[in-house]
Amino acid sequence: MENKITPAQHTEMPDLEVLFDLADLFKVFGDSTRIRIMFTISDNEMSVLSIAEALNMEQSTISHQLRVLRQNKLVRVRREGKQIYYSLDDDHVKKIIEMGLDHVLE
Amino acid sequence: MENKITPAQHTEMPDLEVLFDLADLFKVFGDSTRIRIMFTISDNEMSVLSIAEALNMEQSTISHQLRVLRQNKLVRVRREGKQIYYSLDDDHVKKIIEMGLDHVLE
DNA sequence: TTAACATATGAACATTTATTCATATGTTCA
DNA sequence: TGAACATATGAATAAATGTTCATATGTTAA
Repeated sequence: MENKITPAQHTEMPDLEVLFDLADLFKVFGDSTRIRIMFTISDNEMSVLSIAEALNMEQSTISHQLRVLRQNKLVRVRREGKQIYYSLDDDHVKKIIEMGLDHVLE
Repeated sequence: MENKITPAQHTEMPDLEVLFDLADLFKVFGDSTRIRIMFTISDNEMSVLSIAEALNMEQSTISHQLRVLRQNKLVRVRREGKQIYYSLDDDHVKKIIEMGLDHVLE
């Protein structure tokens, strides 16, 4: 179904700084723990401990990785009492993952 | 234009193995040298030396990174005489980069 | 075959990064 | 206030990764 004839598309090379940011963004997706976290919270928001239990990993590990996701604006945070709930920031994130999945699954 | 109402979409968590592959794929995009290489050859195929010159980096560095791209099936290779020409493997690759760019550029 | 050139590769090194442990911070409830 | 719980964080360690240097492999043309 592909093979639409695409006009020779001149891809402008973005500024170096943007390229570094881009690489940094993909770096965040380039860790299986973070990927698993993102899948885990893709349907419903979840508390840190729930995520840790779901993945059978240490709370500390999850917390460290959630920080990375937070710093890169890939997750949303909401506090409710003692717990802190994390969810994916937007559908953008899902789409990036889907694109990658497409490629991995041939 | 977004904000189409999306049905609560049950995102199945893929097998662990797939998740590792997915992380590995993104890992490849998570290096600025490789990103720059991909942009450099996104319009036209280029020889290893040309790429190295374009990026002002060592031939060895580029060759090592091209190997990573090759192993992950992100580039196509064509030999012509002494030179070896690299190009992006498919539009898939471009799309993944574009998705990332969208997020980086807000 | 040899010289000149293009690319690939192994080893070494420096840097980055993920995880763990221990503990700090923050919240609730008695 | 203090105890119990949830989360965050700093330091330490081990593992992974990118670049460089030196050199090997492969190709062409004389």
